[in-house]
Amino acid sequence: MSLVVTDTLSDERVEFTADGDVTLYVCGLTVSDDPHLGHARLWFHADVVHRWLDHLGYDVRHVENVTDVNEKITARVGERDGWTTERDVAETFTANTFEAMRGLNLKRAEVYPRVTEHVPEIVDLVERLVEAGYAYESNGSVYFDVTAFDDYGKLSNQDVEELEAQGEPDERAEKRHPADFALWKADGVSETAAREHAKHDHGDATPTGETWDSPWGEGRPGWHVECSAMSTTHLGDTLDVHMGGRDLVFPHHENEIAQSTAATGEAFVRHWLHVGLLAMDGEKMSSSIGNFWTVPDALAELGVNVIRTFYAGAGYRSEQALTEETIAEAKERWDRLSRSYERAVDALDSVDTRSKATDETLRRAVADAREGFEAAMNDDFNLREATAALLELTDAVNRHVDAEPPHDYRGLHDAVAAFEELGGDVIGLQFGAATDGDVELAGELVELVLDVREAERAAGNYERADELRDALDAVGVEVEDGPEGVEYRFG
RNA sequence: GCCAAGGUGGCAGAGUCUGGUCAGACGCAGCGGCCUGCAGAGCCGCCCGACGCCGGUUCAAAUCCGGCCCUUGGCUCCA
Repeated sequence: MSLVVTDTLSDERVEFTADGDVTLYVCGLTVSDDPHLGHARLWFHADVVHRWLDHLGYDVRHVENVTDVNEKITARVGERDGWTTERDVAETFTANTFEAMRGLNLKRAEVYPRVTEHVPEIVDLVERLVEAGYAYESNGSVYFDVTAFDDYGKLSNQDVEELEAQGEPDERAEKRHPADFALWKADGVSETAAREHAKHDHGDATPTGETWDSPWGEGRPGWHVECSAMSTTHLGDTLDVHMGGRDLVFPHHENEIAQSTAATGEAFVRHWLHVGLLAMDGEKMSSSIGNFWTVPDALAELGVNVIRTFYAGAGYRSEQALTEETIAEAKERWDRLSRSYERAVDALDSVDTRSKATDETLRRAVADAREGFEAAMNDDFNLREATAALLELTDAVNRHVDAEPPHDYRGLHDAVAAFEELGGDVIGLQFGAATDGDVELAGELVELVLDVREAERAAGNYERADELRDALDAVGVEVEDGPEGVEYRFG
């Protein structure tokens, strides 16, 4: 069975093709603020694409850019102590972003290229475009001539003649066609732009940002060239997969196609994959709207597993709704998976390995889960169906564990392996949380409390026993009375 | 205004390319039962006639065609 993906350019479901190596480029983010769950949704889906291609045996070369040159970054200079240059601000948020990514259990990309480290490559690309007749210099700035590139508008189905003017008034005056876009901007950040994005008053010291020397004088890279320059530098002229948010289709990705194709003469991207937006109460989550939930806050409140289960609840292409209800659902789904996993592991520990017991229903369920998972993932990364396959396995596992021993050693073993390989390696869920010293100590303390509670229960003093259970629950310890005694888990 | 993605049960979410096997699966919420001192978890069962609207094509339409309405996104930085 082969992988089928939906390509934005052709707007068709196509069979995924690549040789042994796959190049994956993801439009990362502008490091002008802390990352939120909307950004993380893209990261998650890119991560799962990476993991699934790994699973299929490809060697994935994954590059994710970091835009550290931007007027929004410049506008924050001076906002805090230590933020005296554009680079200072960018460094703070780059570090925060990497930390958030680690917290989300994302596989590392091979390279996280930064604009500040690729200005020579950018200048070189712009020069090639000028020489080839696709770009022109005007007042020290350089613009891409959209009329020179026949396929301009093909990705987003735009008609060049219909396009409205892009850019500020003074920029528009320098352009031949309103849809032309900047490859290189003369001088630093303009005062108007800096003011527009500023959240605080700079007084007279309006920051202008860093500038670099170029054949056209001092200036800054345009907004779209960086991705063309950096992706080509690290992954070559043609990318197998290019991912990004749906809001980047136009103009960002449209412009990337124009720049790269015009410069190299090669097809730029084989498969365009666009991730739908995350809607918070019906509206796009966005820094500028202010309805965002930062990744660190969400990690603290929900934990990585609930967040990843949440993302796995919808396909990458659809818009996904973030509400109290959908978060609660994700929590329940994760609890169900992890509880069943833990029960299988516990049962496995206590099973008599000499036992020849087999449970065909369980074994059949494991095989079905693997088959269903594979089919769902190969169907354009249908994560909700894939997760459903695992949730169906929980049913068979729970029934088996609930039943009288002897248990099926191999059946349980295979079930645990399925959870770990599919839910763990592919979806990135972390089953069986690591036990460190603190957790062990906490466990011992919980057991002390439970001993007291058992004594109260034995004495028929249920009121007091329930108080203890409620108290444990209040600090995040779930207590469950089962046929084999009391069990607890950290919720 | 132009471009795009959508509108399927209380929520969430497949199916639309390739018309019939379709109105799915998983889950959440809700209801009942088993189990339990109670609760939770787990298991079993139930509910949920939902394909935006109006036409058309067809033996047959969620699926194709036309028109309309609505939502979200893009056209300025945006994952």
